[in-house]
Amino acid sequence: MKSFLSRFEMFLHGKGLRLTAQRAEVLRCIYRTHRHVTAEELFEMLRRKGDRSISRATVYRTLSLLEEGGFVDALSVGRDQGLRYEHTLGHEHHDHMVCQECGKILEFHSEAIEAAQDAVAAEHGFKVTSHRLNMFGHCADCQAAGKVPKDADESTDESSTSSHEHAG
Amino acid sequence: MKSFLSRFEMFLHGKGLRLTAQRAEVLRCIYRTHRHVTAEELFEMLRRKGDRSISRATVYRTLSLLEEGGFVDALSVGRDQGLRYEHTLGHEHHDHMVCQECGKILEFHSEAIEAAQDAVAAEHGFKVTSHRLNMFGHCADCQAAGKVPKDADESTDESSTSSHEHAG
DNA sequence: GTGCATGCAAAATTTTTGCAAGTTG
DNA sequence: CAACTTGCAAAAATTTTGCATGCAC
Repeated sequence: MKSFLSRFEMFLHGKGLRLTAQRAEVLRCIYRTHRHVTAEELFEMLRRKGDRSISRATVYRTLSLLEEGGFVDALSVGRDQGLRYEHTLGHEHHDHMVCQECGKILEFHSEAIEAAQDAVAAEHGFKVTSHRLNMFGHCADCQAAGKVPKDADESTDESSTSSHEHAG
Repeated sequence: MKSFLSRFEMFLHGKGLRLTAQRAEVLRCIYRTHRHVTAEELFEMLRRKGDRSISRATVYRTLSLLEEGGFVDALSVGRDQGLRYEHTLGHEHHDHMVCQECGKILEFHSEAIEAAQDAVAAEHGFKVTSHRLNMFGHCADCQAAGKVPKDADESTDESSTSSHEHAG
């Protein structure tokens, strides 16, 4: 399969743009990490490697291109700082479990969920082009470390029905 | 069922805070619209109604409270301006299908999806406290109205220059 | 009264842009 | 050489905070 770099290069060429050293570096950097990074974090990662000077402006500009080409997704949930970016290729369809204790993000893929989604969409005559599923909670590690109240404390609400809290 | 306002009031009381006219206004305003609004948009909506002076700061502060209480979700996708907020429509669980043509939001609930989610989470030892599922695409009406290209562009080939929406 | 809430404006953050200089084909 | 690019710094946009005043209990 084509490398991400050459895909990016083709995308750029299609727009009459060039694959420069800086752009390549940004792409490599974001494809190397599996975290969801902010532009600022990315900028610092690039700075630390330091062999090449890169400016914030270039990071932002490249991120825009990458997003436009579908190489990264920009997404921010809750009151974080800024947008967080994640690469998309090689990770075609995945969803997220976000640990509210340590911030860790587990990516997963479930055919069962996909199938169920398609079924519901079909029921409503809805044609799905993309979707985003994020589950928030506590990862196994944080539960083991006892950072999480046992089961009972979870419902801080008045009339808790059996099911858990949800974000729509 | 309890009104959103009284729920919010209870939430505030639990924290030793008060339900003020401004806070109520922000809540009403965001529950009245079905769009995903930014803080700035909300501020302007409130300003336009104008019967009550409200400051940006109060909008932001109230939004934080609402989010903390689970009355709204903050989420930003792609290169928008800032976070967008949406009401959660009570605490009943539902997910969203968002039509990219007309902006309509269909709410739905699927036990099959819930079950599949719980199963995956359990597999990973992850304890879910909340989740959010948004499916983007085209609603039945817009398809019928022919606003949507027939082509189901599923292939992710590098040579394609089509602007294909991507979501993690 | 006491303490929470508000508005304002200033400050802090995050992102975009203008421009001169550097690169690439 | 004629674009396209970059870095820098200034500008713009977004969000938070300090503080004096105003309100609710």
